[in-house]
Amino acid sequence: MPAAKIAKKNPRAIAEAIVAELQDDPLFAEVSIAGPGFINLKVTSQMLSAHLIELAESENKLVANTGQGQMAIVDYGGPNTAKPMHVGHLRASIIGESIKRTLKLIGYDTKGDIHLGDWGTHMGMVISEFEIRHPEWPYFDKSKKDGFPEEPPITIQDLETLYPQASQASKSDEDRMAISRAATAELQKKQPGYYALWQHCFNVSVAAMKNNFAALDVYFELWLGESNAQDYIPDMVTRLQEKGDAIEDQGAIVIHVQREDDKKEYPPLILYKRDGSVMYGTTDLATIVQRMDDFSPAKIIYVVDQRQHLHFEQVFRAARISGIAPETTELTHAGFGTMNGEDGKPFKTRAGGVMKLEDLIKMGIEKATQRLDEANIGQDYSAEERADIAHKVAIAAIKFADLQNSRTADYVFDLDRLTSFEGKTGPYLLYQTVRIKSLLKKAAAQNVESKKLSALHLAEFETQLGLTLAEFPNVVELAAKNYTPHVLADYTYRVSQAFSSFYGNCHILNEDDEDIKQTRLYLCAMTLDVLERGLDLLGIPTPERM
RNA sequence: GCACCCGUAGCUCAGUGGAUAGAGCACUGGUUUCCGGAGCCAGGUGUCGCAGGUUCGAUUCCUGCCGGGUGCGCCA
Repeated sequence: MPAAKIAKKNPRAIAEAIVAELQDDPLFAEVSIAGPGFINLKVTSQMLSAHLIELAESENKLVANTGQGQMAIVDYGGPNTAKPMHVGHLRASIIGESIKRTLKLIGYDTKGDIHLGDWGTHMGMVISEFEIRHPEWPYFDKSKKDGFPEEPPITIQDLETLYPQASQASKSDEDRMAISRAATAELQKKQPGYYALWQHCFNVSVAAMKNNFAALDVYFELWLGESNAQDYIPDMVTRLQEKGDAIEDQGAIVIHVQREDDKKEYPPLILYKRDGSVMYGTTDLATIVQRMDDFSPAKIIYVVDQRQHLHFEQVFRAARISGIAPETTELTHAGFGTMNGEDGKPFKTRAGGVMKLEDLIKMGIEKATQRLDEANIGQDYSAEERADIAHKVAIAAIKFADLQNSRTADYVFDLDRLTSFEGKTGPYLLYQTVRIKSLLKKAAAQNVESKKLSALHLAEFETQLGLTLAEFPNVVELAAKNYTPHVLADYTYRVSQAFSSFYGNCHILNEDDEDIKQTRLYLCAMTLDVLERGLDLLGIPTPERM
């Protein structure tokens, strides 16, 4: 049809010419024209059979190596130290994790960087709050330069209750805010006592985060943050000023990023505020300097809330203008939509607060445990295995419910949906993998191991399943190109459905015809492989049984 | 005011110029002496926000309008 447009010919005529060309191609069992010029191709079962065997035996599942070992940095997660992780961190973590895993499969050397918010005003609020409450602590003795206690004076629970109070106090009282700002400035100068206390807050927060992320099966190669980029700032700004890219404007040092042909207004990126302190744009730009120095990445992907899009455009423009990031390094803000409540506003609990990520996971686990009990499953399993299953089911439910939404759109937080186990859900996908594992174990017990085959016997349901399995590399490439995990989520569901349909209609172990039986076993093993790989790209681990 | 995102079935969402616009939930019926019923099969639902335009063809691209959300120099 598009060819007709280019050639300015009747699409039907072009279709006929193409069909004539393909008619005798041995790949196709049937070539026909439909409607205004659609060409329907039906591959032969020999061709499909050969292709499926190739796919099954391919180590990389026929996914093209587009990355060629180049470095891709995925910046995601981005929690702040001293603040509890809430459900809002869910998307940033799991979308980023999936994008990173997908880029790895297409051949990139990937590094996930958590990019902690550990150097901002919120840390000044917390530290000054401690000083107000515990002025006797050694950290607040301005004459003391070293020898601070090694044991943290605080726990994560202390931080979680203290931060909201410190924040509230600062926001509602100008004088209190001035104290927070002053503490922030002192901290950023690495005043010894403050810095030692900051280090404790950092360590305690990071330990708690690691638990949260491990529960979600999210892992970072780099635990860097704003504080790590600070050392790059002074030289960077000096260089930019010498080059004339950064100039003084209204008392601040800024980079203008507006272009002649822009339709809208782009505010300049502020490097130093009037009072001489830095902003997060400064840190983000310095972080690019650091990343270029350390890794010369081909891509830096930021998985951050869509609302920060303008900010990233400013940073990216500044990075190009200054030459900090060469044109060969792709800078992309893969933004995601906000999690809204039923009222269309950013999600809040009924009490008006935020729901902690831990609590959401706990609810999912409770529901999964209850399900195990009700269905009389796993009475004979060990307590450890039951706990592991409940955890995996809960994580699958939560992550899949989120990841199946397209990245950019806002979506409605629905607790029932996030902890639902039926229909288009994570647990449904796990269930399919578990059924296959169980079946393959039975086959092994009956000494009917599936073998390497040279040809498959493909009837209706086998073909349907096989065609779906064959889509794997295309789906991976699409998800990688657009940074859209939801196409993978949708695909794993379609594979599961195709398998379930096949399974419901075809007997396997008690099939008499040996060729058919072997083909079906082969497809089962292949489905399991494709499903588990797809789920792995989504960051969803599967249990052995459930 | 300007810019960006969104508007698709009762609800939650897919749908990157193609055929009769699809899933899940909810609702109804069927399905288990047989490999795991968290399953399978069947049933029907649409002014694709509205109005124009481009195109052989528009849910998709363009323009305008309506409705919702978000962002817009010294917070992150």
